[in-house]
Amino acid sequence: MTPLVQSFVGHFGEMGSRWGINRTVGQIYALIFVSPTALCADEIADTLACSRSNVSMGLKELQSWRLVKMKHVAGDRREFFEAPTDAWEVFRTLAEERRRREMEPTLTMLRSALLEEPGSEADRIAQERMRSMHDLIDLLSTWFDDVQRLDAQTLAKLMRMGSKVQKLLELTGQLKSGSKE
Amino acid sequence: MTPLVQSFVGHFGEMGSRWGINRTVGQIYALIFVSPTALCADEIADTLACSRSNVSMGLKELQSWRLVKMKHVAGDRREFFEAPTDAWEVFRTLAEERRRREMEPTLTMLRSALLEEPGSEADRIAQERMRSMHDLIDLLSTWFDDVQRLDAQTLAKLMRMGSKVQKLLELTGQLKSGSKE
DNA sequence: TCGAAGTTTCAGTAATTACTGAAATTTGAT
DNA sequence: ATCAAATTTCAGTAATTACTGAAACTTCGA
Repeated sequence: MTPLVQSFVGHFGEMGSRWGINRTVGQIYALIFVSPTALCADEIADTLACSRSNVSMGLKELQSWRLVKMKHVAGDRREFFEAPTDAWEVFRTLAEERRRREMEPTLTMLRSALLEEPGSEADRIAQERMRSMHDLIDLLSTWFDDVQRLDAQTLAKLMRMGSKVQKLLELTGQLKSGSKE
Repeated sequence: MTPLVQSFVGHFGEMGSRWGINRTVGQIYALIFVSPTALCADEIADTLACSRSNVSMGLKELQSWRLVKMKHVAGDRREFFEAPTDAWEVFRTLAEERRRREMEPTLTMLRSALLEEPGSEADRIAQERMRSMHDLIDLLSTWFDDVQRLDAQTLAKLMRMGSKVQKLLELTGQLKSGSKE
């Protein structure tokens, strides 16, 4: 590893816990991400000085996040791994997986809680707050879904507009005056 | 705790680790969020059957995330805690804190890595990928900043439009034809 | 079908993170 | 200033999570 790659890999290792992955998984991803060629598990274990089995587990997790994909090389029985380099694709994948893992279970729980009959005034208030939480998460979730379908260019354009979008919305409101909003 | 509140608190405890907080912190937040009145630390420790000091630590963390705020009651020396109930406000707070904790350190690292002189072809390729990662995170970061300034209503409107935004953008492109995009 | 190369699983251990209770500190009324 | 109520800190311990190495399994060529 060159010093440049080393600092990148090191950072991903340290940030891992904040991002909900462990040190090794972060390092493996970083290493694959900047590697010019696909890497095999042994190379990774060797470079990161950790056990082969740890790499195996880490790769499985990264695949479950769809952050690395396997690649077969003709005439070589080993499995090689590479990371999508299109940053937009990576972002969309991450957003989608996070939605699935971090939001969907909560939505399910909230939906069932909202079906219960409140047994007290405290329950009624609790349910009211759960409803506002549900509605927001639901909205964000649907929105993610929609945005995911936009191509990178459109998204970038949208983002570069930033808060100017507000003015755009006001404009449209005028054009199709009589909107229910 | 009523069964309704219990299942909500329980869920937040379980999801805690996925969200980067621990069980107790998740439970404390959930409890405060649905409580009709502000709670004091002793009540929380009592309800969750955990130590007073654990609650103290948890509250400190939740305050650092700006998810709960302290409230003083006249003639009572204890501190009471309540959670903002406006879901939009909560979402913005979370997005902002996450940006600060999960994205900013990486941006800093990437910026300094991009200033280095690549020492090899591998370094050059690595740096190229780091640049695309940097540019995306930077874009997202700025965008969050902008969007944060929008009021809840505008944001909700924008989200409800979902992917229709694309058509809106195409339309604007036509209006001010000759755009550099 | 055998064996070698490659991969995964898993039980045990190391490292980290969470929690507790006691002691120290802070706060505010008298 | 003093005291008591409230809160925080922190060292020790419990619980959880990460990692390793050995064994089991899989795959493919001969």
